[in-house]
Amino acid sequence: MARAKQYNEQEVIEKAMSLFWRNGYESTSVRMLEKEMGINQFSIYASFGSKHGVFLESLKCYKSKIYSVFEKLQNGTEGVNDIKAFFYDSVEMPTKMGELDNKGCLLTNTYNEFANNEDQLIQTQMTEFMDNLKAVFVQKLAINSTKDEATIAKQANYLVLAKHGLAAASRVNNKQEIEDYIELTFQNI
Amino acid sequence: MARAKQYNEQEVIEKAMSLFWRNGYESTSVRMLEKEMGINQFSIYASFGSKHGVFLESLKCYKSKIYSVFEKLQNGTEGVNDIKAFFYDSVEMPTKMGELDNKGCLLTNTYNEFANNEDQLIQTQMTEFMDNLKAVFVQKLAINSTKDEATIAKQANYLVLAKHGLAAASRVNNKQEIEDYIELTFQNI
DNA sequence: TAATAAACTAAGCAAATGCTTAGATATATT
DNA sequence: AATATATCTAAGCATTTGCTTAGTTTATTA
Repeated sequence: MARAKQYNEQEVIEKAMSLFWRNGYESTSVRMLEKEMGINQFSIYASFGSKHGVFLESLKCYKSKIYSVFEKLQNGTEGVNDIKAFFYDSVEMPTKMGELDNKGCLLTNTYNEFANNEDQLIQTQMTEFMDNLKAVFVQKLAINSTKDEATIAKQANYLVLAKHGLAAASRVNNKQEIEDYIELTFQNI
Repeated sequence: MARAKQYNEQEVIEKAMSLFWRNGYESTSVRMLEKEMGINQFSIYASFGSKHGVFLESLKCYKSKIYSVFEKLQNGTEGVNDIKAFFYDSVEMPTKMGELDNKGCLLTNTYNEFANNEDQLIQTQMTEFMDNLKAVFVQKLAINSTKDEATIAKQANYLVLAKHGLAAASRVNNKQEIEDYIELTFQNI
């Protein structure tokens, strides 16, 4: 056989993810990826095919990183309180992941950056993610309540948008504003 | 003297604004601006100095377009209900302005696109806008209530983030989801 | 130890970016 | 009508973009 790769694909993708999270897709150049991932362009293209390919793997990587937060949400037994905890967990994710310079949620940032884009792969991933979230919210809202279906649907819509807005706002707002927001969001649910 | 300009600066800036609103700052190239504004690059640079200059003028133009909505908010006498109406007005702005392909708010989009950017001019404009909004909300919340200052501050924080989130979400969500969101947002006030 | 084949380096490609400039065109004054 | 001067056209600039490729290095197998 021949020479072995001198880098670990999982490791370099984590670095790429961090960079995409900081800058978004378009503002991250392949030259920047080279430096951050610590490997040559040749290796990037050999392993991931294209910049787009690196991004897709970065999204996968991000999803796996935040999986524990979703698991906690799904396994919770406290209904609405699980959702509220999920909101707090989401805001604290970057810090807990050691991504101190990063804010917001990579998926939501991507959703916004690609909002007017016809990239089908990204669009599908994002819509799936949102629909999935709404389904979990519906399920949680149904747990400890006598609410009718219509009310639950409305509240789930509300919470998905609130979560989306929170992720957007958490990039620019301070802790107090964020906390006020979450607390009032759940006041009447 | 000499030859007169064959275009009206206000008119071409409106076209630029529409394009920036559709695509954001970075994704809009000077070549695209040429086509949309209907004038040559030379004229663009002669009138506005740089792409950045065109953008700044576009933001000004946008602000003047939405001025009436703010005026209505400020002149209202219904307190919280004025804010709620303002939320609905904001979402309907693109349609009412004839910008059928545009969604969200150009200012909020810009705020998000430049969130990690060190562009001081843009940053200042955006922070000013947000602070201003919060001040108006505080004033409206104080009108017909016995709430203490702390509660009003919390609610104003909540509403500013909610407005920010709404602008972000309105780019991707449907009318029903938006309406549910606004209605439930104000149940918490 | 020599052949093989994958991984590497680094230079280079075309296209797109923001911006400039040389020269042609048109118009208000003399 | 002639001159002056601002506006316009269109070609071109350096830089950056995503991606490729020719040629070198390195490790594994025979």
